[in-house]
Amino acid sequence: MRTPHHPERNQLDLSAVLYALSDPTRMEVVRRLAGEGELACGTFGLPTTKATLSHHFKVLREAGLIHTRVEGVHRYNSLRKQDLEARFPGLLKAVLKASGQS
Amino acid sequence: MRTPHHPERNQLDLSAVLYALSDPTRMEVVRRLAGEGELACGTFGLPTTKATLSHHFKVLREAGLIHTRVEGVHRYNSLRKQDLEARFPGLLKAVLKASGQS
DNA sequence: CAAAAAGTTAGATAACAATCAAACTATTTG
DNA sequence: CAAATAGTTTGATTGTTATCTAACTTTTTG
Repeated sequence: MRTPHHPERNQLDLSAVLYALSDPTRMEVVRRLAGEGELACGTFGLPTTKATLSHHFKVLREAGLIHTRVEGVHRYNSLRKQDLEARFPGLLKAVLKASGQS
Repeated sequence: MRTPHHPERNQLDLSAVLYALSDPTRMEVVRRLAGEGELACGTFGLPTTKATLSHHFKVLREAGLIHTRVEGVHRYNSLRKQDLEARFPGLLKAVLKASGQS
């Protein structure tokens, strides 16, 4: 299967990024990727079906927060840290820090 | 009229804050308040009706982003900069900076 | 008190989003 | 090739949100 589409760094839209992060499930995905690096979709252990999780990954991908690499039967996801930092300096760090509190 | 309810500093919810900021109209309100200080609802000149704007102010207020002070026939709104900085350090600054780009 | 001004609230509508089950696609392995 | 695995897509459902008009509340002012 082909690699899905990812927006360019300089086309990242702040509203889309903030919207994607405003969902607790998606935030949790981002937190896990921030802490553990590249992860396949199936390894998150979140309380939803595959279909729902696939939807959340799509939202994150289309907002430019994650990159999905296809290898064999897996999709490996990673946070687009550099792109996010270049486009929105300090934002990801502040969000991750904030999400670590109660 | 009585002052509307505002959430406490330590009860601010990150998801609610990010969601509130993910709407371009609301982000514009926040930007104006960040730049110009306290403003009455009617002074924003945004392309919506009073009712819609009132709705957006309510979302911002309930997320804890703004404070609304009632004085006579006006509602003066201000950004809760200190509260936001205390609860989510660096977040508002990064968002405002990011929203200033294209 | 009547009218104006500034917002809010209620009710309606239309668009959007989250979720799931079921069907599907692609890859690996027996 | 058949089965298993990993994830996507489709279609349906349900709930949420943005928006508007119209009616309402509160305060100020003639």
